[in-house]
Amino acid sequence: MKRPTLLDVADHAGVSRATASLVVRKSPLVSQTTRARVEAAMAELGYVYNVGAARLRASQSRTVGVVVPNLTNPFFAVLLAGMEAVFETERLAVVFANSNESLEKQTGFLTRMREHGADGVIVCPCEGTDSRLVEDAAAWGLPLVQALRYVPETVSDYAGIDYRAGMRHTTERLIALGHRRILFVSGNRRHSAQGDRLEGFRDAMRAHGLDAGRVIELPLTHMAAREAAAGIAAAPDRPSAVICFNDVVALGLHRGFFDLGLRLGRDISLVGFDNVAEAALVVPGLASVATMPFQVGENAARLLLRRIRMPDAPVERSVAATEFVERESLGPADPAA
Amino acid sequence: MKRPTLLDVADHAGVSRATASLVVRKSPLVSQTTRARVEAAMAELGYVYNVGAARLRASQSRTVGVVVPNLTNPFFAVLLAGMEAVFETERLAVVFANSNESLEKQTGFLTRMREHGADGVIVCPCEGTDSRLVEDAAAWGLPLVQALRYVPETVSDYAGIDYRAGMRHTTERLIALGHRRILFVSGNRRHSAQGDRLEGFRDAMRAHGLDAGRVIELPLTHMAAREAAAGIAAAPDRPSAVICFNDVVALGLHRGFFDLGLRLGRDISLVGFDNVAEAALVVPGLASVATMPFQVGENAARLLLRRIRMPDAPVERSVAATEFVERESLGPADPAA
DNA sequence: GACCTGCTTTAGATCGATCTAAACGACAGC
DNA sequence: GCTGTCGTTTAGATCGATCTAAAGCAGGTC
Repeated sequence: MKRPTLLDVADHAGVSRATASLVVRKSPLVSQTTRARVEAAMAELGYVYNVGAARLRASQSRTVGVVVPNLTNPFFAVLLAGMEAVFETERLAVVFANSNESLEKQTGFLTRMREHGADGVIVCPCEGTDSRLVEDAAAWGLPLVQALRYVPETVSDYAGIDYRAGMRHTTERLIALGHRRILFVSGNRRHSAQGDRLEGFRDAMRAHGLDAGRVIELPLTHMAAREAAAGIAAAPDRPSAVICFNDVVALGLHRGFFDLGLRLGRDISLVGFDNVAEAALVVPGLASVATMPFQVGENAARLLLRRIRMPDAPVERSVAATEFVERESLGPADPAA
Repeated sequence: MKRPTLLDVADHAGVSRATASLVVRKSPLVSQTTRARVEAAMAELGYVYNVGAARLRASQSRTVGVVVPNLTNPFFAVLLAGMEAVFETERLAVVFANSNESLEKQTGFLTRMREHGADGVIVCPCEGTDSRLVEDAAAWGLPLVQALRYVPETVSDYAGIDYRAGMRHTTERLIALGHRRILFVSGNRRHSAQGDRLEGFRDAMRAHGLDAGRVIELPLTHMAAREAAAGIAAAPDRPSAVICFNDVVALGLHRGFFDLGLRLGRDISLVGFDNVAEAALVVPGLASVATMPFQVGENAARLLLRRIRMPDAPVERSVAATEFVERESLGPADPAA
């Protein structure tokens, strides 16, 4: 009736509990013959390993935690899928939580992970996270990797995307196409992934002797962007090109500009960020900066595995490059304008 | 240095380990004064509850498992987010895995969940799952809820969507608009969410004395759908309306038909399923059947909580209704055709 | 035969909580 | 003073694994 334990298995195979334990852990210390006998007994009794008990004695739980700000955003979903793919091969359980950009939920999750004795955590820090995140984890001896975003002035492993360079190159490409009045439509959250994009944009503008560039902030929704299109188009000195924080905003503006009768790539150029699948489907196609969330997720997971195995290894940062995918929403600046 | 245990807390507060245990579990048995003393000691020592140890003795791990077929699909990501929102309020750890429609991964995950002593699992069964899924879980005493899809002829709690009625109503609406040659573009995976949609489509066609309806199957990607558009348009007896398995397919066809110069809603009508955000953004807007994955996720989570608390409660099925959102891609059939 | 070496196996303590059953103190009723 | 009851506290066993340190055993060396 009850679930068989290692002791039941040992009795059934005529060995001691310790030997049975060595078998489940695939230790090289046991002989082939006893190993076979124990394995047969396990199969016969339908033995199931008890991670909880093992974890209490040894200290490793075969569990890792992951916090992302918002799983509803497909970008984070794919990031998480990438992590899961790596952890799955190691047979680690992935405990996941959504912070919803709430610091309270984020810290709540971290204490829960401590209670569960997680072997390590990956955090995409929510807005407002301060350096205590990293300091506390260090004090607790909890391996921690930051993903996609980082808390300034913290020292921890990190897997992310080179947003700054990606944005700089893209802006430079627009400048090369003759654009001078360029608008950056940013999100309204403060975190490194936002700040870095903005810096990249400003880097490029300054490097070419242009003004620091115009910037507006919007909530990251289709609706907000769609409604903002009119304001952008009606500005006295209308930008000839618009670069967006991500494709959600860009697709919203795409539709907004269409509603106003503007021809993308001719009257105004539009560039998104992330290169979601829909960017290729809309008409005209949306130029966008491709980032590879699945790979970044894999990188983060690998960094965590490494940190768990070698707690004292030097800190590593894995920063993925972006690639600009040009489509019809991008065109040369009208020299007449 | 070491993490303090309940014994340390008890000593520090001058009570026994048992009393300290009662305090962490918020038992009403302890007096106000000792409770306060113990809580002070916990705060002072920085005590962290050890779920693993608790779980070994009592049998509840405060952990639940969730398997979905593909987290890369935003639909499942939102479903998962809905579940997480409910579990978070109960402070349960959510262990998650992607089956990638692989039965092997799915069963692998379930044994891992058993090893971890999960309190219960939610499964969106992958293609090819048979009734052993439910039978095994019952034999193991593992509470299980099926979500979004169900294995035929199994008896378990279930939270899903009324795909059949949704598809039937939508098809009937097309028929009411004068459409007779209606094509259903299905996915190429066999599971209840696919079969039910097909049945709903056929129900409506038969009920109106039309042929059983034409059906083609496609991989569920934008690309495959976009490429299939030409074949559909060139058919000798071209359909006047196309209903899609989901919006991924519908958006692919949307673009494919545009490329062919067809005017949606006039030359051919197109209807999607899921009502993703982009359906409202494309031009012309894509009519689509709205389903509410977040709520379905919440329902599934609540069913599991109920099952964990009352293992012998009668089986419950929670089936959410759909809502047809009409947009410009849908128009009346051309009487001339 | 005594001793060493290398391989394999094992008894018993241990991890940090919960559970059981009983003890304790205070107070009321007889 | 004895007994019963109620509310609170506790000692000790227990959950199912791993770890430590040592023992058993075969074969070879002196």
